[in-house]
Amino acid sequence: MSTDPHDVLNYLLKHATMRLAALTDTALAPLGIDGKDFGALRVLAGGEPASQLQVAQRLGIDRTTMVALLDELERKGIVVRRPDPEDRRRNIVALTEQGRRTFEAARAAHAEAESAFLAAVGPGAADELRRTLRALVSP
Amino acid sequence: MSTDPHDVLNYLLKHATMRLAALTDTALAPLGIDGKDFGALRVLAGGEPASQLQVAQRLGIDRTTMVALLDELERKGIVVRRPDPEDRRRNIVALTEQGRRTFEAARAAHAEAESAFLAAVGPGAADELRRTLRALVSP
DNA sequence: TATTGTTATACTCTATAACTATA
DNA sequence: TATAGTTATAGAGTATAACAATA
Repeated sequence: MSTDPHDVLNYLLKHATMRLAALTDTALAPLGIDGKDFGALRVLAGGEPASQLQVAQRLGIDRTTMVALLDELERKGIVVRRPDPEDRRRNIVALTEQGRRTFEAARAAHAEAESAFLAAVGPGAADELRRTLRALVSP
Repeated sequence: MSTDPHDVLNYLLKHATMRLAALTDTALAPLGIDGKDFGALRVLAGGEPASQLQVAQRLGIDRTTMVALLDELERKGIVVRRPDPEDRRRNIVALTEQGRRTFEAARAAHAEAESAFLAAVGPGAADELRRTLRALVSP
């Protein structure tokens, strides 16, 4: 019977998470953002203009957590909040021009960090990993 | 370009971790322990008698974190600390008889929780997942 | 002097509750 | 009444610093 913590799936998942987070945070740090910020930027760069709440829900975080995250990004000039004219309770959040440039640089840095993390396994295993995790997480 | 957070590997790993942790914690709760406790019990059940520091190092946690964890397990009658006769700075930590029974029950409950978590993918994908994560974590 | 266990403390992350303004 | 954003607060989790006992 094994007693090695490394055989416990939860241990492996947790430490893989921590290691990748450290790599991406390090890669993004020169841009003034971290992995969590990058997640928000991805949402903002992609779709329709979104309110704070909508972005928070896409990211799976609480709306109160979103506030501090946006405070920082706004202070850095990466995003702006503007009241939604059609519902003045809402803030529309948008990338600034500087925010777009930051995001483009962040995409490259992030992709590189993920690749470095996955270098220990082949490209096939990396794809399979992503597919398997999607199946385990999505339901 | 995708803007779905679910495409970010870090997001997938983190949420897989959280989901599995919730499942195992729920499965172990009737035994009065959680997944973190189970990790310690595995180490104690397996090898040579170990000091608090040695167990903590196996688990990758700080020795100060170990104290509270063992306080709880000792309070529940699952482990005992006894001073090491050969180095009285050390506490040898051992499972009690009740602790052994708890551990055996926990092993079954834990295995079942992992299986339930992995049910969404085939056994082949589950093995491959474990192998890939080991390769990504071990270095 | 260095190490083990302990305690006190601080820090990070995140959520809940309560408030304001809008709807 | 209900919702979006905000603020204050609290809780979990974990680490760092300092201390006592022992080596």
